[in-house]
Amino acid sequence: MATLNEIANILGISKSTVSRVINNDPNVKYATRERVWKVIRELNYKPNIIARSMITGSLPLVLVIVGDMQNHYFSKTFIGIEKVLMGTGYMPVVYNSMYDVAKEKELIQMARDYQFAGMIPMTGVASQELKECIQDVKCPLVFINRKFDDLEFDEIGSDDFDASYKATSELIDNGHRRIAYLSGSKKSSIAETRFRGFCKALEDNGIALDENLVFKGSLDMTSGYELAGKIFNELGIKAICSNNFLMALGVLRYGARNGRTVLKDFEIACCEMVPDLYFDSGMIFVGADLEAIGEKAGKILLKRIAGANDPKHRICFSASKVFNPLKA
Amino acid sequence: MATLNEIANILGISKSTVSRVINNDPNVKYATRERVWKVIRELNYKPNIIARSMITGSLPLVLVIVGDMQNHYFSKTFIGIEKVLMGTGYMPVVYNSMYDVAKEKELIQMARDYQFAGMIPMTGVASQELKECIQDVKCPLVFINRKFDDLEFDEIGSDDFDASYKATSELIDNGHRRIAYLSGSKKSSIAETRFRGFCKALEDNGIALDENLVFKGSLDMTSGYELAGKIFNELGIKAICSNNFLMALGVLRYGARNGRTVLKDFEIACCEMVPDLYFDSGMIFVGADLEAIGEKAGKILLKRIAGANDPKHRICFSASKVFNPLKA
DNA sequence: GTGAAAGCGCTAACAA
DNA sequence: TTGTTAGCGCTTTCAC
Repeated sequence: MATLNEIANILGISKSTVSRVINNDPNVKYATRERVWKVIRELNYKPNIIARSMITGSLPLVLVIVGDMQNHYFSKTFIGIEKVLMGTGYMPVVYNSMYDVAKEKELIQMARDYQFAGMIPMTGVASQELKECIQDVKCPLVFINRKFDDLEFDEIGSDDFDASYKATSELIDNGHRRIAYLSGSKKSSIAETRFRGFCKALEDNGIALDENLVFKGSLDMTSGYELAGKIFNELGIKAICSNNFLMALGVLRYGARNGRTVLKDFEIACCEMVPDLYFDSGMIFVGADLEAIGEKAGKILLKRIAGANDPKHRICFSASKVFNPLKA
Repeated sequence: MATLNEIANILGISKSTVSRVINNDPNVKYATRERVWKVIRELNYKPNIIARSMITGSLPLVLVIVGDMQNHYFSKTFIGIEKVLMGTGYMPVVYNSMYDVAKEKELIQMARDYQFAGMIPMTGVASQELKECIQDVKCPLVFINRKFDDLEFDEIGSDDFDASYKATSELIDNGHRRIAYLSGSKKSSIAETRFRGFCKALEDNGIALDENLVFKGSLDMTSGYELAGKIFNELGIKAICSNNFLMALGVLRYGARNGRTVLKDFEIACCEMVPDLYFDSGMIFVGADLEAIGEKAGKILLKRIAGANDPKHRICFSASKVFNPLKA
């Protein structure tokens, strides 16, 4: 591997000049620059990133912590981040925390030790705990879907109220007025917000909320599966709005295994984006453009790394994607 | 951030000694070592990874190229890799190539420029092309499911014959003798091998191969969906073995949307592992332990990084995981 | 068992 | 516009 020094020696100039050329310093005579680039190309010289990082004090790497890459929510968002970073010289480094708080903390420490240039945590760590553990991380941080009370960090998120409002509206549009709702825990602010969106959509369409049609699930597939049996068989309901994807999938599976045909015998809507594999599953879904969220986060991070010091952002993406199989 | 020098100065010793302690060099007096560790702990000193890398000539990072992290095949395997690397000081860096050959090549170049310690490509680049592009990569490489003619690299893969043989056997066990087969292109060696496993299972069970029940699909969901309609309606077949997951999913979806109940009206088997979300979908599936494959690849890579020079490995994992909902 | 010194490849003052 | 110089924080001979 050629080094700066070698290039300099070949040309009989100092390595500072070569360094300047590489870093696009305008204070180099055009002719010199040309000569330098020529040799650089000939030798296929590549700057040693490690040596450079030693001086700048950070590696051009960005840590992205996700819960689980198998979850499309994370993988989609990551694609947006990747897209923005690609070609800038910064490389995203993804990590699956598997929703393990201890591991997330460990990862953050690791990124600090490796002197990463920035971090985008989409972690499950509680805000307070997270704050403690990032206290001595000095690289820029952009959070995705993690809200802090104060605006100490850049935060990108999605509009949960909008999503459930739209999901419910689609069911109503399709002609339903008796709609069951599969909610999450009241403790989750996201679940809470989504439920409010559901209620508002009913209200705006002159439908009274029937408390008997609201079911508290545990967010997983099993929960959706079990509730579906109850809802279909005991109540004869034909439209369900689910707080999240996994419960909606449970409903779909119940149908598939019990002779209930989706779109014919029942309809199911979901208040978040679904994996690509489910675009044509018969499910109604609504959600923010995850890739766009990732791109936004990446862009803000890059600006911060470049030294931007403007007030922190708190950006909320509306549920711009709406898929209704009956309208498609 | 404390540095080696600071520690040395505090203790009135040379930084060489401190360095030795950190690197577990036995040639340091016990008492000295104790003193050094004490200060290190007190100051919460962490060696500067970048500075160290400058000397060793490589960053303790491992590039993992996957087609698409949304595909469980990759994400599962990655979890195995991650598990092995975690705690060794090496960090995996994942990249989605989105099956784009140009991007894969770019990534490999990038990893070289960043002086990664190792690489695990699970790429789609054709063997020959790949060889050209890794010619000046000098870090160790372990390939997953990519076979070269000669044994120039370590290769970890899975046993496709075994998988389709077992998948077919499960359908037969469940009482089926008329089984349709959804194959991939004859050009794919994987698809070819899987088809042979299917034939052998029939043969071993005294069932003659009916060429009319073999359908060439294009590996995607749409393909499975369309073929399912034909197979169910025109031929009255109740058992299908699919070369891969996506086509099997298409079959499942056809059933869900057309009033055909899986396990009751038909059965579908798939010759590879399915995402966790499909464990209880009613599908029979069979495949290698992807996490184990990842772990193996990680372990071999670590040995190579450590300097191991034994002959290259070519390891094939059998389809150890078999899930048959009727037996579960 | 320990220290002194050189140097990895680069950037960034400061001079010229 | 260019060169000189001094490091960045660490490892690694080679002495002692």
